[in-house]
Amino acid sequence: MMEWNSLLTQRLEQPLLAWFAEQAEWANAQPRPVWQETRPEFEGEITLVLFGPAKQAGLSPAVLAERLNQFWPTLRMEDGSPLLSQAHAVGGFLNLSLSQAYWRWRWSQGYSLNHQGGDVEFHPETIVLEYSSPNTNKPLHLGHVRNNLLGDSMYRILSSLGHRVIRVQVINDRGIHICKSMLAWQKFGQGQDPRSAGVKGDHWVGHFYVEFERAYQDQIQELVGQGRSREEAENQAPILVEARQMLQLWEQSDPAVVELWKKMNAWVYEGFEVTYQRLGIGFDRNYFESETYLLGKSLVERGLQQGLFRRDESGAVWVDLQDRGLDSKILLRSDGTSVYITQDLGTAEQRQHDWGFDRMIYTVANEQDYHFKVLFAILDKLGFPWAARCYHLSYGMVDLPQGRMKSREGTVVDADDLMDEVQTLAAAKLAESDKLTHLSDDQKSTLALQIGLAALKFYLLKVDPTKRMVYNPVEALDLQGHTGPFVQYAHARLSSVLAKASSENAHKATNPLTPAYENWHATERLLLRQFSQWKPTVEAAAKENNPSHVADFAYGLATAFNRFYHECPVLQEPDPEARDFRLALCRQACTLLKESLGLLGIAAPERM
RNA sequence: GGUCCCGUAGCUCAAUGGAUAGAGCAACUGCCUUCUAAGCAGUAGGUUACUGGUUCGACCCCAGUCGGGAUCACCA
Repeated sequence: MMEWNSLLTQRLEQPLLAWFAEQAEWANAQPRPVWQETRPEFEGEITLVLFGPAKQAGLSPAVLAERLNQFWPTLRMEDGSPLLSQAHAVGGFLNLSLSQAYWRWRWSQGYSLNHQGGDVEFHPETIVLEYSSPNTNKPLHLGHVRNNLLGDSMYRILSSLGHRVIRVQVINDRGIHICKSMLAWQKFGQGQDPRSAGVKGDHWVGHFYVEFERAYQDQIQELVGQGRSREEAENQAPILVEARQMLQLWEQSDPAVVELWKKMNAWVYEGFEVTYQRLGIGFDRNYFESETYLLGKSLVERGLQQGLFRRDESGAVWVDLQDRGLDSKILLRSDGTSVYITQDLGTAEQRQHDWGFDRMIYTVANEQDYHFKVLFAILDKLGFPWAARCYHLSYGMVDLPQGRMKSREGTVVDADDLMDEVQTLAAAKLAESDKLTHLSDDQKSTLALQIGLAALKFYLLKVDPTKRMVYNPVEALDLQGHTGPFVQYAHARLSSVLAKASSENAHKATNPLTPAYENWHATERLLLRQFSQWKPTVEAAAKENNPSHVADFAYGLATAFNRFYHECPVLQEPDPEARDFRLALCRQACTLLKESLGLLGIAAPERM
C-alpha cells in the first residue's frame, strides 16, 4: 500500500515522463512508469521498476539506471530543496529515498482521515449496508459474528471517508421456523417466559426450536417403526402438520397465533439487542420480513404485466434468466405465496424508496452467491437503474478445526458464550498482572471485555473476507503476536508515555520536524512512512470492501512503534530537539492506532 | 453432472504480474536495576497441490489434472 499524492505526481512522475519524452531513442514509445513501495530490506521508500522502460528504450536496466542518475538530483520541492536524497539501482529496480524535506512537507499535510481536503475530488454517497439479518428462531452464532463484524467495520470505514451509511438488517421473523418454536413452547413451555425461566430471550426461543426438532425426530422414528416410508413420515409427523397449520393461521392473521408470535419474537429481539450491544454494533433501521414480504408480490405482478415473467399452468410465476447465463427461477408458488427471493425484491425497492441510495451492500455468506446473482439480474430486468449498484459482500464460512459447525452435532459456537469466553480469559490475564491493581472491579471487567473483544474481532477481521477461514479457539484467544491486544498494548504504552510527557511538561510544542534535528533513526523514518500509508489503506479497504487492510495497517504500525520504542528513548532523551520529535511521532502513532482500531470496532484502552 | 470459490512453512493467515514468497502461533536462543517484557532481537521451517502455456519476469493470468467446499428447492 504505497501512498501516492499530488506532490509526487507533480514533482516526480511528471518530470520523469518529460525526461523520458526527451530521450530520442524511444520517443515513439512513451514508457509508463511502474511504481511500488520499496521492500524493507532495501534502502529507500519508493521504487521505480525499470524492466518495462528499459525494454522499450532498448537499453539494459542497468544502463537506464545509470542515465537516470543524472536526472534525480534535478527534482526539487517547491522551496527548492531536493525531493530525493538517494537513488540506488538494484537489478531492474531503482530505489529512491525521499528527502527529509519531503517528509517534513508530508507531516505538515497531516495523516488523519480528512475527506474534505483530499488530493482527489471526493463524492460522498448514500450507501445502504445490510448485515446480520438473523432468523428469529435461534440465537446468534460464530457465523453471525463474522458477518456482524464485517458489516460494522465496513460501516465505520465508509463513514470515516465521509459517506452516509445506513445500517440495516432484514429480520426473518415469519415462516415455518418461528412457528416451530411457537408450537414447541405451547406444548412444553409450561407458560414460562425468559424472565421466569432465567434464560436470555433468544436462547429461550431457540431452546424450543430444538425441542421441536427432538419431538419431530421422535415422531418420525415412530412412524417409520409403524412401517411408513421415511419420506412419508417426515411429511406427516403430527407435530409438523400442526406447525404448518399454525403458519396458515398466522397468514390468516389469527389473533391468538399473532399474539403468541409477537410475544416470542419480542423475546428474541430483547436477546439479540443484548448481544449486539455487547458486541458493539447497531442498526439504523430494521426491515421485518413480515412487513415486506408482500411488497415483492406487487413487483412480480408488474413484471408479469410487462411480459418479463411468465405464469405456468399450475399458476406459479417464473423468470427466465438463461439469456444472462442463469437458470429459471420461481417467483411465486402456484398457491400464490411468495418465496425468499420475492421478499428480497420487495425489500430492495423499499430501501431505494426509503433512502434513495447510490449503492447498496449486502453482507451475506458466499453460500448465497447464486441467490444474489439472480436477485440483481431480476432487479435489472425490472428496469431499476440502481440494480447495477447493488453489491453482494460475499464472505467465506467460518469453520472449526474439526470442520464445519453443525447444529445437529452441537458444535455451533454461540455468540454469547464466545464473548463470555474471551472476556473471562482477558480477565484472568489482568488478574495475574500487577500493573492495574488500582482499578475497581467494574473497571477491570470493562477492560477485560475490551481486550477480549479485541482478540476476537481482530482474529476475524484480519482475514480477507472472501476467504473461508478456520476459527481455532486457542489462537483466537491469544493475546500476543498478530492479535488485537498486541495493537492495544502498543497504544497503551504510547498513552502512558504521552501522559507522563504532559505531566512533566516535557513537550515544548515547537515544530517537531524542524531541521534542527535531522539525524533520524531508521525506526523514526519507518514510523513516518507508516503514517503516510493510513489514508490509502482506508481507501483500499473501502474500495475492496475489505477491512483486513485496516487490521494489517494497525499491526504494522504497532510493530513499527514497538521497534522504535525499543531503540529510541523518548522521555529520557537528553537532546530536547530529538525528544520533541519523538514525542510528536508518539502522539501521531497513538492517534493512528486508535483510529485504525476504531475502524475495526476495537476499543483503545489507555492502560492494560 | 452443470456453475462458482478455494489449495502458500507443522497450524492460522499475508504477498497492485516484479527483487531472496513474508508474519503470527507452535519449537529452540538471547534481552526486564532502564519511558508497560501482552514487548524486542535471533535460529529453524517452502518444489506456492500437480502438469503445461503466455511473459524480460508468474503464488498471481490461461488450459488441463488432482483434492476440498458451496450452489443448482413451489426451503430460508
